Amino acid sequence: MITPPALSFKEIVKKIVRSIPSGSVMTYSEVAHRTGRPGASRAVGTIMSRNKDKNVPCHRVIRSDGKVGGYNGLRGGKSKIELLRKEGYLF
DNA sequence: AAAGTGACAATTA
DNA sequence: CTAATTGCCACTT
Repeated sequence: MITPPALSFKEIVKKIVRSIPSGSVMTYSEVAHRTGRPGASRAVGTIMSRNKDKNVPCHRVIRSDGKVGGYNGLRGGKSKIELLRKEGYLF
């Protein structure tokens, strides 16, 4: 049997965020719980900020306060709010 | 390896 | 209601 690839925290986070369907959002805290590190909500944000994988719709990850949080695509792009609204998520 | 960083969260004022 | 503070965790350098 093959050895299970020990996915790092960030690898799991990317996997989770990638699985977020369009029109839905997940909070950083929720993602952290899913990764097995509840309370690591901050670490999730840190990873996203340094994440270069476009396969991960990081704009679908918002704060538990209901706010969108930050986004690296602000540069010449639009805010997460615009993207989420396009996907059908109303605040 | 150690210190610094930050796209968060909860509490207090 | 908003602003400021503290605690937390993993990543980057």
